[in-house]
Amino acid sequence: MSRQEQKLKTRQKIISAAFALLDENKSLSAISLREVAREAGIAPTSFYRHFKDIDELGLTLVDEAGLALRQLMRQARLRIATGGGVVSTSVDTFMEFISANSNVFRVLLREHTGTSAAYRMAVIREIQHFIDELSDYIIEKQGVSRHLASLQAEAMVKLVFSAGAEALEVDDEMRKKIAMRVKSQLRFVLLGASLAKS
Amino acid sequence: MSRQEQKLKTRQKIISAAFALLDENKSLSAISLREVAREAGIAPTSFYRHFKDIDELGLTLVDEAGLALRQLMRQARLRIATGGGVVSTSVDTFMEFISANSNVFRVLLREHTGTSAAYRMAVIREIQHFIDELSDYIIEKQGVSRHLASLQAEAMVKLVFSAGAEALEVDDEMRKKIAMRVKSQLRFVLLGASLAKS
DNA sequence: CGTTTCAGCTTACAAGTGTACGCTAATTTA
DNA sequence: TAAATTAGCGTACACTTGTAAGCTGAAACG
Repeated sequence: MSRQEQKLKTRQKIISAAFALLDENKSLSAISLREVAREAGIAPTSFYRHFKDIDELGLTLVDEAGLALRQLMRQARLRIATGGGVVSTSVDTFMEFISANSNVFRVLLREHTGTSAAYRMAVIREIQHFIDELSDYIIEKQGVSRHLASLQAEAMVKLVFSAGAEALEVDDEMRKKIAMRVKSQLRFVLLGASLAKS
Repeated sequence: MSRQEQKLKTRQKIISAAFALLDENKSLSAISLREVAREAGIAPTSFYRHFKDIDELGLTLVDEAGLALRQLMRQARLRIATGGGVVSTSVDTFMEFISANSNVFRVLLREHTGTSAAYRMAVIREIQHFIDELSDYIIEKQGVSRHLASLQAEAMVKLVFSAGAEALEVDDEMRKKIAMRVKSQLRFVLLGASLAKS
């Protein structure tokens, strides 16, 4: 194995180790360099060969989480194209993502209100991407102004994220109920916005 | 000063010290017993005369924050009674609270998605109180079913809390814009729900 | 081949942590 | 007044933390 390959592999081990540690009781700021190193099976000081800081690792994780989220959206659009309501399909896709990638979503959720301004900004950027793409979609479908579309999109994303946060805490059965509730709420927003337009 | 009075006073000093430490870069879980003791001007070990744990102190802080929030609601209702739109008055009251008591709101926000399950539960309880009281209000005003009212109330509270989170990060001018946006979004929910009713 | 580069290691240290233990001084109680 | 209680303190210990310094062995390069 080439040197570069090996280094990349170790880097990935570090990232995986960090995600693994980020269960429901750990945040990026609470994670320690030594913990990550231990989990990754390397010496504490070797960490520095890959990241300047533990913060640099944290930002990397947020980026990866954001990326996963954007990929999710693409998937949701595909599913909408093959039939099924927009709201229902989107929420179901989102909930499946949360079930399959709890820790990835958890990172975004936690650091969104976390103690590091840098992380908070990074998450806000990712969420804004989310909102922007949904805005574009709404403009295309409804033909409304960008202003009205972004109001709707923002409200919807916030509601979905809140629901996601709830879903993280409960079992599968409750998740279905949460999904139903948020679908209703999203429809309120859509209906209300269409009424406000005229 | 009696012994009991003195003890109560010290306890208050600890609580105040904790709130003071909880600025934008500290969470309950990140706060250390020794830090709190230092800030409160007592010996680290004296802390145990008042709280079993640092966690017990944390729960106390969440309770106090929840209490402040409920008092806020009463104030909002008073202001509505004296005229002004329900939505507008409520949001304005909320935003004023955030400006005046940043750290109190920050605790709720942070610990809502924090690393301690106990704190998360405590915050969820407080928010649920908030939702329940708003539901009652909506039922009274609109005469709708409890189900529909609670869907609306939940959506509205989530939107307001999200807006509050944003507001914490920005200056006064931006806060006004955020307030306007969330008012529009709340009206979407109200309109949409009234449409869904029929 | 010899030389350079560098990922990963070991060792080391200063700083911070929670908390056990026992003391002191002052209030409360009998 | 004498005895009991207790808020607060000082000392101490075992841990964990980040990271500096320097070494090793193997890959990359000329």
